[in-house]
Amino acid sequence: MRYSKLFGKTLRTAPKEAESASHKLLARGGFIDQLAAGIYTFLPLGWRVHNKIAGIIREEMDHLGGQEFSMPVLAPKALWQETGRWETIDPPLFVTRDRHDKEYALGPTHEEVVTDLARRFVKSYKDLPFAAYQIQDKFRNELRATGGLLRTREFFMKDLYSFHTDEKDFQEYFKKAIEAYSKIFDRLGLKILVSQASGGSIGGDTTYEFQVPAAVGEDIVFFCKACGFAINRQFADEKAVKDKCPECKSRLDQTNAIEAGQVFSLGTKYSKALGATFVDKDGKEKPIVMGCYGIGIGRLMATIVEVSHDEKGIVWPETIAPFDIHLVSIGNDGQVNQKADEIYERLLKKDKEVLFDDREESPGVKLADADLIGIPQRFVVSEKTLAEDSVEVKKRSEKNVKLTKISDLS
RNA sequence: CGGAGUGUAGUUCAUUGGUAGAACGCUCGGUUCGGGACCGAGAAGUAGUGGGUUCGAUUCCCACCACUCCGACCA
Repeated sequence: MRYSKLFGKTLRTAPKEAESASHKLLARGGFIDQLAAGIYTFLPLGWRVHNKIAGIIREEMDHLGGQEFSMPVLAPKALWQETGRWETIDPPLFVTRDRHDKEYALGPTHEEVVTDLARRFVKSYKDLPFAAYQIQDKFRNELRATGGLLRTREFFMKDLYSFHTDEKDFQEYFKKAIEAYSKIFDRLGLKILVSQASGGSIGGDTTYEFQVPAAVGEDIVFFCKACGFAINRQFADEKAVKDKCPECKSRLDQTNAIEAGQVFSLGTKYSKALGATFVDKDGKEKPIVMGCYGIGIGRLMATIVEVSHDEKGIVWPETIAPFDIHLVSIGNDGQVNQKADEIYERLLKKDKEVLFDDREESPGVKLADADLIGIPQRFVVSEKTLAEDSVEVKKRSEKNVKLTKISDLS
């Protein structure tokens, strides 16, 4: 991609409504644009990152045996009334109506819709277990949106739902799901605390949150350095966990954290409410045992920026950076530009994802923008480097630079 | 929803009871080219919306709207 053609330029000053580091940097870098409170456009740069994160999640969900669906955003009121959540879910539903005045919920989560599918498709234990997931736009009528992408009212979420004949089968899957989640965060370069928590209005007795320690985090998590135990403070209060680890009796530390994902044991809450049953081997009709597993992708993107930036800009992990290489030409010399162009084409042929800053801007502007955007590798082409038949290679995460022969570029 | 704050150029802000100005950005010309260069010229505004006070309101008052923060709440 030629930067001169990319929609969404960098901003020298952050919009005044931006408070958190991730909001400021994502807005300044041209990744996102705010339309209304808690409602954002992902500009091309931001959408590339979004899709890379979604790609990693999709791979791990597929490994977990998930099948990808695309369920509707609009769901009829009657379905939501069957579980009672039309009135009770918190935050309340965004509701809209059609021209016949029939009401619909804009889906904040999809237990109702997916369980409805299960009750109509699943007949026998032979149809179980299965897992359905989607990566889809969600709507939550939050009292207040905060921190840019950290809490929005419309956001893409990966939601996975698993369906089992019994609790034992569920538990085995639940463990694997937690491992898959841990792998996702690992691939995103995030250190996480897997914290016990309460189920909120989604429900279930055993839930775990995947908490990323960060100063801007709204949650407070108690954690044990010795054994890895962690628990959300709200839940710790319920369980009367004080300052000692209930597992190993070590002293608990605490940290602010961003909840980047959560997994729930749903039991038969939704299958009973909606009549999603199957006939077991013993010939008896039983409710399906369920779990659900969510990750907000935009929040995850902001979380990564919160924990991976410096005073100059974002430092994207290689796995999700919008491009692999930020190619910068320095100097207005026609030869330099021509050579940079050749290197750009050459890198593209090698299947590299390259952002080529081909603008007629001063070196300072280009280098500052490269730091702000945060692509893992920066290639600088200038008269100096061309004298050595080289480009200057620098990692965004490191200070040192080195010259690499153009013929050796991979 | 309770409390507080802010709405003026694309952005960040200044200013004034007599209908506006800077910086950055943008356009054009020229110089420059390794850390947000410089010179010159230029475009850009219904001062959030509505009402009130006033000879006159962007400025004062009221209402509404929007955004932000704190609180409560929480996927």
